[in-house]
Amino acid sequence: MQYLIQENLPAACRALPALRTKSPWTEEEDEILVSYIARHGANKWDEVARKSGLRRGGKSCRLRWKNQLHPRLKKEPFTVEEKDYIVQLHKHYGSKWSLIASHFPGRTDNAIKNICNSLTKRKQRAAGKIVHPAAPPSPPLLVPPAPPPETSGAMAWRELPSIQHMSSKRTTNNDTFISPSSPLMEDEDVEFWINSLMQDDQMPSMEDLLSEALRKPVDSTASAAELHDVEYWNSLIQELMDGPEPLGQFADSDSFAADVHELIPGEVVASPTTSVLSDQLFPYDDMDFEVMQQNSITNWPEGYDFGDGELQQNFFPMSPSSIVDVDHCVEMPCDSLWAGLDF
DNA sequence: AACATTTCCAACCGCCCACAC
DNA sequence: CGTGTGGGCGGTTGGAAATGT
Repeated sequence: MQYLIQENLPAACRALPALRTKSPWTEEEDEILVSYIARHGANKWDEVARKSGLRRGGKSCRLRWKNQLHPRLKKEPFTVEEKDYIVQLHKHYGSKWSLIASHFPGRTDNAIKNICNSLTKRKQRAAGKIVHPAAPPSPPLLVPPAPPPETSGAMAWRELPSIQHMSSKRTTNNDTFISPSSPLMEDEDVEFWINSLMQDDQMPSMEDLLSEALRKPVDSTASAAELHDVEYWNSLIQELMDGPEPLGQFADSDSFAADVHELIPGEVVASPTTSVLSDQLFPYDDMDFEVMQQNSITNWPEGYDFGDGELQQNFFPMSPSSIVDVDHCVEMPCDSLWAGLDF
C-alpha cells in the first residue's frame, strides 16, 4: 500500500496545497493499529507509529484510536436528548469540547464538536442567518445543566470540577460581577439572558409546578407583590418539604429536579424558575469564596456560610442583600437583585 | 438521470502544556 | 533554565453522502 502521508513529508512539501490531501484510514490499517495496541498498549504514539509498520504519524494513530477504534466508543447516532444536553453544556462551558465530552461516556470531543457545530449552523439557518450580536454568556451557574434522563452523563457531570469562573460575566472596566438585574446590563440583555436560561422548552411555571405538587391551587389570594416575594415561594417550598408525599414524585422536569436535588437535601422539586433564582442567589462558587477568605472577608452575603473549609449554601432563607466583588474584595449593595426577573 | 449544492464528520493542523533531561 | 518530546486541545478542512434542482 502506498499512502501520501503528510507527517512524513518535509515541511516545504507539506506547505504545498496540492499535496495536502487527507487519506482515510483503511480497514487493514485499523487492524494493524488495534493489533499493535492490544499487544503493546496505547501510549508512546510515535513509537506506535514507527513500530507498527503503519505509515502514519503518531498523532494520526492516536486520533484514529481515540476517535474511531477505542472499544468503549459509542457508535450509535446521537439521541435528541443527548443533542439537547450538548447544547445546554455548550451554552454553559463554551467551546470546551473535551469537558463537554466528559459528560458523555463513549462519545469523543470531536464528535461532540461536530454535532454542536452542525446544530449551531442549522439553528442559524432556521433563524434566517441572524446571529445574536454580542450575546451575553451564561451567568455563573451553581451547577452545570442537569443531564437528560437516561443519559449516562448523569453520573459523570457531578464529578467535574467547578469552572463557573469561565462563564462568569464580569465587566472589563471594574471587574464586578454582573447579575441579570444589574444596572450594568441592558434590558435586552436581561431578556436574552433569561430566555437563554429558560431555553426553548415549554417549561411549566413555578406556580403551576408548586400547585401541582401541593395538589391544590397556589394561594389565589396572594397579591402580585407576594408572588414576586422570595419569602412567599420559600414558604411554599417549605410546605412541599414538610408535605406528606415526597416531592420528587411530582417532578415533570427530571433535569431540573436533579438540579434542585443538588441544592436542597431531601426529595424536592421546583420549577426552572427557581434555577434562575438560584443563579441569582448563589452568584459565587468555591473559588470565589477562597479569594474572599484569603482576604479576610467575613461578612458573607446572607444565605452563605463558610464552614469546615467548604462553601455551605443555605437555601433558606435566600435573599442576599448584597453581592461581593471578589476581585476587589468589597461588598456591593444589590437592591435591584430581583428587578427584571419575569416569573 | 445528471448535475449542483449542502451537510456531515473524519482527519488534520497548529498551538499549548507538562515533563524529562 | 533551555530544549526536546509526547500528548491534549480547539479550530479548520477535504471529501463522501445526502439533498435539491
